[in-house]
Amino acid sequence: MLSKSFFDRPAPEVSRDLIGATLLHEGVGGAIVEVEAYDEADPASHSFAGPTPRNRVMFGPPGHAYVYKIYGIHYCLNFVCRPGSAVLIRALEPVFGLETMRERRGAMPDKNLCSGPGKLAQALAIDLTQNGLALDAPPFEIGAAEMGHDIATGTRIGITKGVETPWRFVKAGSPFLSKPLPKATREL
DNA sequence: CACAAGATTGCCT
DNA sequence: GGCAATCTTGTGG
Repeated sequence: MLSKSFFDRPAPEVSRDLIGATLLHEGVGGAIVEVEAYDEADPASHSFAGPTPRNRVMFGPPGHAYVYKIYGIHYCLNFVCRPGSAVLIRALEPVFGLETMRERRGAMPDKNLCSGPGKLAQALAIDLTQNGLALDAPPFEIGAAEMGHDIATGTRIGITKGVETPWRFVKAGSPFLSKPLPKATREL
C-alpha cells in the first residue's frame, strides 16, 4: 500500500515508480502500464496558470486524486504529487474485476478495456465523485510495483504545448498501452 | 490500416 | 467564443 509520502516527490520520479504498481477502485483495476507527469512549470499542465476551481486539488497535499472532465464527455484520473504537480494515469493492464470492466466498457478486446485515460476511468467507474479523495484509503487501493520490468519514456500525448518534454512513462512492450511508444528515448 | 469528424461541458480570453 | 491531458464510429485504401 503506497503512503502519502510516496507522492511527496517530483512528478516524473513518482511516475517512474508507478509503472507496475497496482491500482484498484472498489476492487476493480490492475497494473499501471502508462502514465504522464505534469508540473507547475510545464505549459501543458492544468496547474501552469495557477489555481482555478477545476484544478484546485492539484495545489493541495500530495497523495490525493485529481479528477477532471475532458472534452465534455470523458474523465481523467491523476495522482497529486507536490503542490502543482500530478501524474495522469493513462493505461492499465486489467486484472481484477474483469467482468465488471467488460460490462462498463461494452464489447471489445480485453486489451482495450483500460488503454487510455478516458477508457480507464470508465472501466473503474471514476468520475468527479472521486475528485480530492485520499489515495491511501478506500475506495482506492494502490500497491507498490514489483521491481524488474523495463520502463521506457517518450513525449506526451494529446497536448499542444510542452510537446518535447519526455514525461510519458510506459512499461516497455506492454500490449495494454494507449498507443505504442514511437521510439524509446531512454530505458531505465 | 490510416485518417477525419462529432460528441458535449467547463473554463479561460 | 474557442479550445481541451479523448473515444468512437465511419470512410477510404
